[in-house]
Amino acid sequence: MGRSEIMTAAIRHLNTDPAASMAEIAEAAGVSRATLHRHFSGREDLMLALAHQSLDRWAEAQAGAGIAEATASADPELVGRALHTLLTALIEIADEYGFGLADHAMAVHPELRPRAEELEEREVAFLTAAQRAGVLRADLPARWLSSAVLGLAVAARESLRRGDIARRDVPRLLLGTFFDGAAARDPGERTVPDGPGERTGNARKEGR
Amino acid sequence: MGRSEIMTAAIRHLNTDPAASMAEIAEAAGVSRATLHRHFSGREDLMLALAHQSLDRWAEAQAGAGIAEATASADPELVGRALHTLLTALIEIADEYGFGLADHAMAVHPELRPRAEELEEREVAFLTAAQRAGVLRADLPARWLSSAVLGLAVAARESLRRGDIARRDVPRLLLGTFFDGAAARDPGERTVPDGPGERTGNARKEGR
DNA sequence: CACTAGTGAGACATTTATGTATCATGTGCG
DNA sequence: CGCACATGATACATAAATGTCTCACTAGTG
Repeated sequence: MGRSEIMTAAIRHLNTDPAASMAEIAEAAGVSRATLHRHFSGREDLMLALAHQSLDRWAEAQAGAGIAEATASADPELVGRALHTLLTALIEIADEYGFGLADHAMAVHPELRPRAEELEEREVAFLTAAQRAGVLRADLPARWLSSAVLGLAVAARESLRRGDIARRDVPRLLLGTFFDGAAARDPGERTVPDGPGERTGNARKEGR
Repeated sequence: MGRSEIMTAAIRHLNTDPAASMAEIAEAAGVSRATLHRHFSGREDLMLALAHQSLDRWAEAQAGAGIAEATASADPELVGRALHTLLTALIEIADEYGFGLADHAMAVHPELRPRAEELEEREVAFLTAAQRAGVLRADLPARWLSSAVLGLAVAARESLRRGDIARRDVPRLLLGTFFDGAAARDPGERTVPDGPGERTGNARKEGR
């Protein structure tokens, strides 16, 4: 039982009870409270480690989607593919680390702010590039689009936990809503395919 | 200083620090901790009162938008107007009571569940009617659309608090994103007007 | 004035989570 | 075997929030 396994178990348990105590987390991880404290000096330390892990995942998602290259290029095709890949990866990250989104203390933590802001800036820059490339609407602030994606991811997470939607439908629902909106219109206009979604499926694998 | 004023102050303060203690809330409300306890038997009691108030507001928003009549009718025009009015009102409610959305304990409280579920059912029924009327896409579950709206409202709240967007732009951004999505396309297709939005402005007043 | 209701201030006990220290066990390795 | 190391169990001290109670003060009312 190393740090890594404990963190995995902690994530698992915190997703069912975001306010779980250290004792509960230790029990969920199958270790004693003492051992938990040997790996993490305190609750804040554990939360910080989890937060950093989520930021790692976020950074990986950005890199895996190739947003740096896509941002530099103006190729709509490249940007579009990167965008789909990124969003699909973000869905999973939000689902896994979503419990932290509610934690106000973490959002303001001085050790996390700079990292989170840098990742966000990269994302905003990428979204701005997507607007320039004609992939995304240019009449909405890129920063708002970034928040909107996160909001939809949180909504998807909630829906999943409540059993309202199937896990395999999430990418289609979220991407479909984000790109095309909820208003009815000519079906030929859809940006995201309604079908099984080969691209989405691949993006999921690539995101890892 | 009655219950009402204390609750208002509590909302105000909880929106800056969702984890505020009873002592802090009392101070923010300008009353002593003893007085706070005279009005609310405990933290749970206060939270419950606030939650009920938010559900009241939600119910009023539904009624004010006339979703019952709109659901019954199949008139796209009527449904469309009700939808805009409802969403605009929900934005404000989410902004004001958003601190509670993060509170897991409240979301599961046995006293609130039935009320929240009933309101949600009404909303889902209305959204389903909107799909039948051809106002909303029919290929996305109404329940998902309901969650998506909430997710976007939370995103808007966050953006507001971070100063990323202006308060007066929120309805346009949120409705624009929800209805039309973020993908670039022929500008003539937009469902939500880009202009100052007379309807939105009126809806705000009506929602109160 | 006398009375009452509401309030502020403070003391107190309780609960809960947390952080720390100690000791015994047990396992792997030299 | 003997040793180092990680762990579990346990006890202890601390901190913070909470709920309860008492007492004195004040404003308004009769």
